[in-house]
Amino acid sequence: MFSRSCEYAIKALIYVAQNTKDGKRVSIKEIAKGTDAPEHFVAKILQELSKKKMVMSIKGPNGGFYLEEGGKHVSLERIVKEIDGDGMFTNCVLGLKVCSEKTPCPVHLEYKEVKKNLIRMLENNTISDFNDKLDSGKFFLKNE
Amino acid sequence: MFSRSCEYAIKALIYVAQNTKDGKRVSIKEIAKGTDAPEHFVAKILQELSKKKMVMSIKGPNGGFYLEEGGKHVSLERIVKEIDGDGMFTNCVLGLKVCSEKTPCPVHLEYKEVKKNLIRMLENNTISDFNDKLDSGKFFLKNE
DNA sequence: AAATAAAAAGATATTAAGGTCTTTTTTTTC
DNA sequence: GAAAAAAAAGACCTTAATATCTTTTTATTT
Repeated sequence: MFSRSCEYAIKALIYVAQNTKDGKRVSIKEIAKGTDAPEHFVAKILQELSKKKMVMSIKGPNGGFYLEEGGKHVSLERIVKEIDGDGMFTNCVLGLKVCSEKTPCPVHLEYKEVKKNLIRMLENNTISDFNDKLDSGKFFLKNE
Repeated sequence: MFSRSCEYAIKALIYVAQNTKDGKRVSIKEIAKGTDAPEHFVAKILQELSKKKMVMSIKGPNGGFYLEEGGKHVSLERIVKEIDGDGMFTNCVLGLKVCSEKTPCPVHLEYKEVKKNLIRMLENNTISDFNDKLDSGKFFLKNE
């Protein structure tokens, strides 16, 4: 569904949100460990997100990553679009260059509904939502 | 959503279905041209599908590909599973090794619904359905 | 000011997907 | 039986995604 990079991005943002509630910051090393992601790879991804202000970063000792107030309300949709682009939102499911309401491919109508659901899910779920879920103890970010 | 290979596979099967109604056969060359796919690449994919009897093939002059009677009723789901595997059907959307009803990741519940829709679409749409749609003149496989 | 800790940036390596080219096998037709 | 047409098989190439390693920049602490 999403690229590996995108999975890392989502997990990293969730991790940052979870672990900087008290105004602390977390380092790439921590994030990588906490999300089972390769350190330098996730560093690249955080750089990107940081350029787009989806996460804040401070260099130097005691530096690290944290979220701005609004940062927790970033939706899955924004993360996915940032990392994987909007192909999933706009492209024909068969990869056809020409596929629209006027000239639909044979899968178009059926896929439209699925896509609508998918997009709604991506738009309506934010880092903050996931935060709450994890806090409730009923949801997990486990990898083994 | 699907891999390039999978897109080619779906389009190829549709093309074969559309063009062998009168007991004819179509060659890889024709299929590749007709679906804007690279010839040798689509050949590989058809070989795979052929091994799984999802399409029939005959060598030699006047040979080519065609579908068995039941062949038209193959669903998108079978094609996707054959080419891309069942990752889309079974994997956690965040790529977590541990994610289930008992230990759900924070996206699990929301994604479950989307996935249910997606799978239903894949199961309920067959080559034959697409065939009918294309025949109706209201659907297209256009690439420019 | 020096040492240190952290992210940023850049260079390089690895893997998997996508794609091409060549040879082999099978079948048909003449 | 020779020539030709087609798929099958295999070798190889290219590109993009993934991953790692090294250097640089920035900020902090002592």
